[in-house]
Amino acid sequence: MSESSTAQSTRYNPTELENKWYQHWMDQQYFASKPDEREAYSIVIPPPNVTGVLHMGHMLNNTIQDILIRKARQEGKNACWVPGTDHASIATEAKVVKRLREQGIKKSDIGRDEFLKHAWAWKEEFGGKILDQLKQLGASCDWDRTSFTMDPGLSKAVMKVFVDLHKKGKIYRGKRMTNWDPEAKTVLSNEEVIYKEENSRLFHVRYRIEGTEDEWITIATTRPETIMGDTAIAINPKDERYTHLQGRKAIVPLIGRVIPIISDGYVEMEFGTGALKVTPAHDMNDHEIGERHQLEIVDVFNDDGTMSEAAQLYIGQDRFAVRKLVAKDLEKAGHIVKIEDYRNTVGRSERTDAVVEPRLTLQWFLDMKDFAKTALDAVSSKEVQFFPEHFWNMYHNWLNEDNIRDWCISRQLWWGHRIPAWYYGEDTFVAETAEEALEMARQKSGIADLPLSELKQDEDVVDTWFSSWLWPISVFNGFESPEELRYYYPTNVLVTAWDIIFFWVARMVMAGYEWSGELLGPETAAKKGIMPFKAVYFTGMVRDEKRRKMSKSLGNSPDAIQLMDRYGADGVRFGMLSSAAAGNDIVFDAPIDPKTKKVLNESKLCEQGQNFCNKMWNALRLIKGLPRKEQAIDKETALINALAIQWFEHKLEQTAIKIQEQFETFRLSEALMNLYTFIWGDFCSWYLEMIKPPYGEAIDEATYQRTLELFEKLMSLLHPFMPFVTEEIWHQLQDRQAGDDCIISPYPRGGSFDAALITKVDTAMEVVAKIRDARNKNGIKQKEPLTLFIQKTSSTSELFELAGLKEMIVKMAYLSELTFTEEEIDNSVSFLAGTGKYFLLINKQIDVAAEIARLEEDLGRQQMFVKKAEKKLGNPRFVDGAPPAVVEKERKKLSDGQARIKAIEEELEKLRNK
RNA sequence: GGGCGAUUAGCUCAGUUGGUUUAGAGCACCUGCCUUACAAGCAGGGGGUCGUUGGUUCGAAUCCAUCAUCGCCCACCA
Repeated sequence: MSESSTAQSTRYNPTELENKWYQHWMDQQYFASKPDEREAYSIVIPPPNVTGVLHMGHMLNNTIQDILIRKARQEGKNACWVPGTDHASIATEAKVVKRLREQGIKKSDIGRDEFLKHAWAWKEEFGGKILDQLKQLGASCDWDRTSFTMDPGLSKAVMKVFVDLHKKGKIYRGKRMTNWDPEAKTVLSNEEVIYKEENSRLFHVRYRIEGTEDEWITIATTRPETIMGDTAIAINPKDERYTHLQGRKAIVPLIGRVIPIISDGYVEMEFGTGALKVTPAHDMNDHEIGERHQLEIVDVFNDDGTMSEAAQLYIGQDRFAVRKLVAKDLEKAGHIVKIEDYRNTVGRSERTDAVVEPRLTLQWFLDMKDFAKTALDAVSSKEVQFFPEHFWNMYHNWLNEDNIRDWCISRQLWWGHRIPAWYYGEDTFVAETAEEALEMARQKSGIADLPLSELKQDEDVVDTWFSSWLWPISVFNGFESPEELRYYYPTNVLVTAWDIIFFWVARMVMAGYEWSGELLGPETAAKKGIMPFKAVYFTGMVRDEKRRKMSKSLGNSPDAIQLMDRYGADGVRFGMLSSAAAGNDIVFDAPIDPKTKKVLNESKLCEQGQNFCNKMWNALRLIKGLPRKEQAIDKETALINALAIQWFEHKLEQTAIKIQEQFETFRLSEALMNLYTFIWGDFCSWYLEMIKPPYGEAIDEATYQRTLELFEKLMSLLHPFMPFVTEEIWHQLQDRQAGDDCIISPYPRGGSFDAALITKVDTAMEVVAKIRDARNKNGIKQKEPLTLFIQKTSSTSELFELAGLKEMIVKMAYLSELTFTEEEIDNSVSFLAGTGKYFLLINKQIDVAAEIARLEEDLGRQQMFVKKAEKKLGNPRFVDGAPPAVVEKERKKLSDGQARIKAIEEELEKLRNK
């Protein structure tokens, strides 16, 4: 395919290749899944907003899902990742309204049907964008299954579920104090309101006592514009300052309404003046007080936050303008006692940022009591497992019966699933279709030919999450024909950010239990349903350097597409993942080093990923560029190559096992780091250097072939993390038959390995490193041939019995000679590796004083080490109490340490005697 | 107010039920190298008494308590 490019560029160039391979995978239909006899591995995507763009949170999230699904695919499972988008009622409607407004069109002028046409047009125009961006990231979703929460099938499921719950008596309609967004003109759920401290002012306003000329009661309020809605003043019954006013009446300034002075334990005596104005229409707590005392409710606002007729004054003006006006007018009339600066918490709409107005409205609710219990049980019984586990605490805290509140499921919007309730006269008919509702109405009313036009459907739509909570069932068309559901459900894992644990995760668990039982058939029904996923992996939130959540509104998110264009999808995937331990928030931006003032910008991590691609690319160039011949060149080379291959094979098995363990516990970033150091360090820096022939010479065919196979295995292991570069290298390594692709290559599981062999080579590597260090410290060129003596002991003898080890050290450390010695070597640099002692002969006088200092420092370290071990072993409770293996290790540590001390002391003595 | 989490190298973070980790990685820093795969590289190196003070234990970065600082979630005093 790209054979010609192999040897050319020293740089890996992702852009072209990524497109090419994605297209290839699509052509081969690797992402498509149909139920078959294989084990299923399914994931449903957390559907992003249909009109959204890819941000860093999505990148992280979907990279993780892709890693999991790709690995499952390589393991031969029937991997199915269902993509899709969410209609996101409020967010999308807000965008459409804005666009229409820019065109001079008001939503209310064009009406529901016309508005929805615009909304659908908008969805068609921008809806697929985020999915295309996911493709650029390499997401291996089964695109044929792409779902949208307002697809006919998914919409039908929403209707079905609504009717079902209504029949079960869990859905009810009632007047409630709700959070009203005056900008979007809709009710918000508690979760959609964001409270923040803001600067405001606390007005102390005095109300005259009825029937007096100069007796007053002073209240404190931050919202003087609501005084027209006051219907009482409340005081604490224990407050002696006001005992004399109990049962009397006060007069509301400006409008002159006479209101009772009541006593209620809710009032805090210490706060403000200890007297509270009660506005039942505009405050949650005041409303409760109002109910206790049967107070009148005066709603002084319109639905857009302007003053209503009931306010009597300032009608039609905005609440915040009125706040200032009222303050001025009260001042003029002598009612202001004082005004204090004050900080209080203000609730704002998550979507529109408008200050939320508590308001009494008629809404649909879902009774959460039973649902909450089910959702709690599912997690406490470990049927659904959380990673990391501590999110259980947060989940529990929200769902326990003291905190759980009924779910307000209606929204005053048009974009979404319209509530399937029809009104006729005093009656309400909840049905999946208008026809059914009409039939119900005809029966109830006895009017056989009642026309549909007489019925009025509820104007509202359901909360977006009311469709999302069905997602793991509805994307498999589970409510209509559950065949696929039986195969793919429960999904294996849900990967999501923890901030929607309540909105979405908990509710999906609830829905799973509520409906999967009957849908999956008798076996499951007996268990009253099962969870929608076996595990939930919570990713951290991606934050900027100020630890703020990355969001479009703040504009603090790097452009994901730009990043991919710059570093390649593989580079970005690497960057995202390498600092993303499960559940911990990750800071992904531009921290500044206080010392150097240099910007360690966000690209650092991605750059590292890009460099990694480059490294592997060059390893490929090296191998493919080597001249080859049939037979081994000489005996030494043959020994080295054999050892290198043997060592690396064992190391590969060991690594594969570790990776497997890390996958099982979702330690993906650690797995990636392991592969990174394994490939860069062990493979490139050691293995390839060991087998690399001197310049101009050839490598033997057997070693060459074996190296290709090892490289191939590495690509299989790394593929889930960095799919593009691994696929490209896979194809450059060998000529491939059609269908022989890295994406479906078996995932190396790892098997038994020889730990002793690995340790021996590790020691040899330590020897090499020490020699290099000695060269550095003594200013000797890296390639100047030197002689190394090894002190002959039982341990060094055993070490060097390993065939090829000696030759390998000679090659890697550029030695001219390596021999055993029985005695100390004069004028040499000595060092320890493992428990062995080595003397490097350098062709210049050594600095005796410096050498002594170095050895003394080392001696001190070793003595500390030995002392610790001695203390432990001297303690009978340790020897008896600790596991034998631990004690044995401690003994080994001690004897090794003692051997080292002995060696150092000998050396020191020799030097001192000079 | 209720709950959760964090505090480990200059920076960003790992450290998996307490013992093979004399505490690791990347970046940054220092030294030497344009060595014929890669200078976006190679070979080395320095740097941390794991926030405080106690406790449990034969043994603590790891468990418990306390304090300090920071972050987040939920609820909220007008």
